[in-house]
Parts: sequence; C-alpha cells; structure tokens
Amino acid sequence: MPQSHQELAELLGAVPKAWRALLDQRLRPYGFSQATWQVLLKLGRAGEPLLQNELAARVGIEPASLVRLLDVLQADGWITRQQDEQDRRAKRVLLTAKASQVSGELLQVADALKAELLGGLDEAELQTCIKVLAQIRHAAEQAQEPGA
Amino acid sequence: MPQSHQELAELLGAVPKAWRALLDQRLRPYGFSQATWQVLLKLGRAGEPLLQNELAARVGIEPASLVRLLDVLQADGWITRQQDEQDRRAKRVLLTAKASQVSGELLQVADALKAELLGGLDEAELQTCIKVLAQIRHAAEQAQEPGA
DNA sequence: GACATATAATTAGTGAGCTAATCAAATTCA
DNA sequence: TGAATTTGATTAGCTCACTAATTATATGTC
Repeated sequence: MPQSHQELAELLGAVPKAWRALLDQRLRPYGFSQATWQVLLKLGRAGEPLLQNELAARVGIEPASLVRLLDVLQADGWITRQQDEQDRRAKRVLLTAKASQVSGELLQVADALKAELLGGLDEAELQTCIKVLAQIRHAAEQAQEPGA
Repeated sequence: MPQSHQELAELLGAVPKAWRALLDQRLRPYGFSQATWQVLLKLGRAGEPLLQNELAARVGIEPASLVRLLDVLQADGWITRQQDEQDRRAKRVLLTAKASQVSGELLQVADALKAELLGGLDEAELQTCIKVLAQIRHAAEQAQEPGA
C-alpha cells in the first residue's frame, strides 16, 4: 500500500472540512448556519425554482434532511414552497425577494473564498487533480453496486 | 471564475462523502457506527496508546466530541482509559485485546477499499493531485488567521 | 510560595445529517 | 378500469459533530 494512498485519503478528509469551516466562518455574519447557506447558495446559483428533490441532490443531502432546513428558511421568510403544476406531489422552492439579494452576497463571499483557495494553483495541475478525483468518484460508484 | 474551480469544489464535496459512505457500509457488519470505527482504525494504525487529545486530532474531530465515542466504546469493552503517569489530567486510550484483533480486520477492509478506489490511478497524476490538495490546505490555513 | 494562565478531559445544549416509515399522487400494467 | 409499484415530501428517532462552560491539574511569573 503506497504511502501516497494514505496521504490522499487524509487530504480528502481534511481539505473539504477546512474549506467548509472557513466558508461557514465568513458567512456567519449573515446569520445563517452551516446548512442553510448551502441551500440559499444552490438556489441562487440555479437561478430558478427547484424541486426539493433536485435541490437536495445539488446540496448533497437527502431530501428528508432538506425538509427541516426549508421549514426554518420558510419561517424566516427566505424561501417559499410552491406546488408544482405538472406534479401535485412535488413542490418548487423559490427564493423570496430579500433572499435573492442576500443570496447574491453569499455567492460573492463563496466565490471570493474559492478564488482565494484555488487562485494560486497551476491550471494544468488543477485539471489533473479534477481528473483524478472524478476517477475516484467513478470507482466509488462502481464499488457501491457491483451487481446492479 | 474558471469552470474548473467549480468542478473541483463539487468533487471535493462529493468524493469524501461517497468514500465515507462506502466504508461505513462495509464496516457496518462489524456493528460499529460511522464514528466509532474511525476511532478504532486510528488507534489500530497508531499501534500505541494515544492521549485523547492526540487521538481526536488524528480522527479529525474535537476532543469534546471524542468523549462520548470513547464512553460507548469503553462500555462495550473495546477500549480502556488509563491515566497518564506524567500528567494526571491526561488519559491514554488503549485497545482491549478483542479490539486489537477486530481493529486489524477493520484496517484490512479499509485498506482494501482504498486500494479499490485508488488502485487504478496513475501514480504521477495522483502525486499531482496530492500536491494540489496540499496547496489548498495550506491556502486554507493562511486564510484562517491572516493576522495571527 | 502564591497567583494567573494554560491545558486535558468532561458535561450540557444545539445543529444537522442519516435511515425507516408514512401519506399522497403518479405511473405502470394486467 | 383497477391493482401494484414508484416517487415527492414529510415525520420520527438516532447518531454525531460543534461550541461554551466546568473541573482538575500543570506551568509560568512575580
């Protein structure tokens, strides 16, 4: 077992954690918690109402986990749920007017941090890194359901 | 803002999550939860009793978060706490005999998965990826305390 | 030696994720 | 059409992380 494998494993544990913590720290002044700003960011990036399903996937959590976050955001007037016209089971999540504005600011902070963390990197090396990570993700998908 | 930045950000979110979930799935038959096998793995890898402090750092959680995990593991007879001789505030965490054995098995499963996920990668590309991630981690450390 | 500060472990309380189970609506199919 | 299956959102209950505050011991300073 190559030393490099262990190194990569540790970095994969540490880097996203540090990044998240940093962004959380910078967004805290806006009054959102670790989880809720993710929702506003993704909705802001999407630029259109999303099904809860879809939103959960983009945030990277289970639809069930999203429900409470939306309850909180809705109670504070940041989002509304609108029943989908085609599918009456489904609901679309919309940013309210005030949320659209704040969401833009959150995006700026997030992008600024992203630039700060990734700005100094060599583009070719970054591409290689992306390729490697994509391969790992693919391997993980394969590993998950060998007999699907 | 380069597209590559966004891609990397998403991969950094998704890959460790998938990896963790996969390992958790494979270790579940042993009866340990997502958090507790991490502790046994790190203790097993260390090969010697660790201070709680030190163990928490290796697992990547706060010392306070470790306390309950150790309580559970201790109640089930997997670890013991031993007061440190030099420092009477500190405690060293030891694997019990049965835990040492199981810990070896957990390590095997973890290493097998690691090989499965990383085995097919080009070593040079992997090194580049490690380098890039290390740079990001460094940038994150710099960003955290600009005026320290 | 006494006092202030720092450090190791702990406890309490909160936030946020998960899975399993439920309900309603949509889809599939005999 | 009617019955079985699937799917979107929800609820309930569990796990595990965090921060802040507490207790006991160490260390550093006057």
